[in-house]
Amino acid sequence: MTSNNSDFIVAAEGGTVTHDVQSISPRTRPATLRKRKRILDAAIDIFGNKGYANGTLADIADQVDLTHAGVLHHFGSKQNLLLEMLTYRDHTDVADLDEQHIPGGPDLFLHLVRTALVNSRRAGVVQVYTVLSAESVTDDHPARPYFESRYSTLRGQVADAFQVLCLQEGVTETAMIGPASASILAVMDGLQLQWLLHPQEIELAEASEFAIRAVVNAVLHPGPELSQYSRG
Amino acid sequence: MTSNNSDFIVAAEGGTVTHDVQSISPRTRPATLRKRKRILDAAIDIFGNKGYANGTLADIADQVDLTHAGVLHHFGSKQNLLLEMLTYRDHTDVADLDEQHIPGGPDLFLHLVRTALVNSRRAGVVQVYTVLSAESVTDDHPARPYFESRYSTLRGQVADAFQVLCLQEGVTETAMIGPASASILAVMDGLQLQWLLHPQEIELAEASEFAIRAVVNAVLHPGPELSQYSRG
DNA sequence: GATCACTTACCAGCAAGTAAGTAATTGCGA
DNA sequence: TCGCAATTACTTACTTGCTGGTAAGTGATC
Repeated sequence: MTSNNSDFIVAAEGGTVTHDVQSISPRTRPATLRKRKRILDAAIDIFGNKGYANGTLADIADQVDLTHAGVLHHFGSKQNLLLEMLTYRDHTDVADLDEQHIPGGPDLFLHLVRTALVNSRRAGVVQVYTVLSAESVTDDHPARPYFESRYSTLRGQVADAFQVLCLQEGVTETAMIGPASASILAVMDGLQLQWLLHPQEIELAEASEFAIRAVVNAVLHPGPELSQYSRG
Repeated sequence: MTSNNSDFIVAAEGGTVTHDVQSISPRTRPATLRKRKRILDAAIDIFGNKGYANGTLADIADQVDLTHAGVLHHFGSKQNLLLEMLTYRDHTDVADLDEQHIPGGPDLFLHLVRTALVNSRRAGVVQVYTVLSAESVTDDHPARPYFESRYSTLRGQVADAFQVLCLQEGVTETAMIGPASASILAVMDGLQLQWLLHPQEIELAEASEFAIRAVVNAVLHPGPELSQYSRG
């Protein structure tokens, strides 16, 4: 039989993958786990550099000295590999930032600035998110549920931080927290794209810090409307 | 001979396309021009909904009742069709906003807000830019030169508007104009992505206006640093 | 009569996935 | 501790389906 361990295929129909690479099927050899991580790293590289649609299993297999059938043995299908790769990336993200927990409250904004700084040293990770998040809006893209829930979660976390901040600063006007939360994630993403296109023109960390600060301050004190600058 | 009018293939090796659809080859019939526009519209739809790598000539041909060879007759190659489509989109953009010229000075910021509003009524255009700009950072993507020069130009225009604004408002500290210009384009792009993923959660026009205003005001009056909010 | 706007037919290449086989490793019962 | 059956980690070989591009032909239009 084409053994294809169906154990680790948990995200069958747009569902969410909840396990991590370690906990796959009861008794898997450590060498196998290591190989799977190498495949996932190769997948990050290939999907980042070529996109999901254009990157091939053979590309990934080459990087880890396997045939494309060898990759399929471990992950069952290309789509499943993509999904596993995304959660793998999420789980190792915390390690990269050597923090145990993402802070809540106003510290979250500083955390996001620090993330931008870390990201400016790992273009590969930035590229895979940039390419796949945009690709995910295309017809029936397998990564769409992932990015939908990712943005929902992140916006919620930022909005919570804003609530705490407003309370702390005695600001009662909280109507713009929603747009502001989306905007903060948006600048970060948009700057990453421009940085990938023009690495020497864009200062990712500096620009991110400036923009986040601008949005945070705007929530606390709106300032003049844009139309004020047009006549007078 | 496979007539394949090589006249209109001007962007051979990463160069820039400078003509528009009208001026293609001396004597082309009006019906032909109309058909070509239909093909370009179909290309926007397909490349927007499936990406460049994943969208096929047959997909596009179907929409205009041709075979894929018929499309190739008009545009020579898939890559050339993409490039023609991008410049076609640029040229018709002005018409969509029923303006003759993009304003300079502080009015540019209002123009950008109005653009966001117009964009919230044309998801197709938004999607094709979102998908292709991100895809363009992948290996040897044919649209990369287009997006590189697009962002350079736009950043320059926004920076110019900031210079005028600073002069007008008597602000001499212009160091953040660079990051701010990139940030404004970045929020717009980033919000579009989130809006495509969650059309009913994101208010594209409102959020864009808020964010642009935040960044513009931050250039004029920086406000407190983020770290101020973390300890009291 | 030449050019144009196509079509049909074809090709070569590539991609994901399947089937079947093989060598190594493992757990396990005696 | 040995031996063996089961499992694992692959490979090779193949199929199926699709893709962009080319060649050659055909009827309509200029």
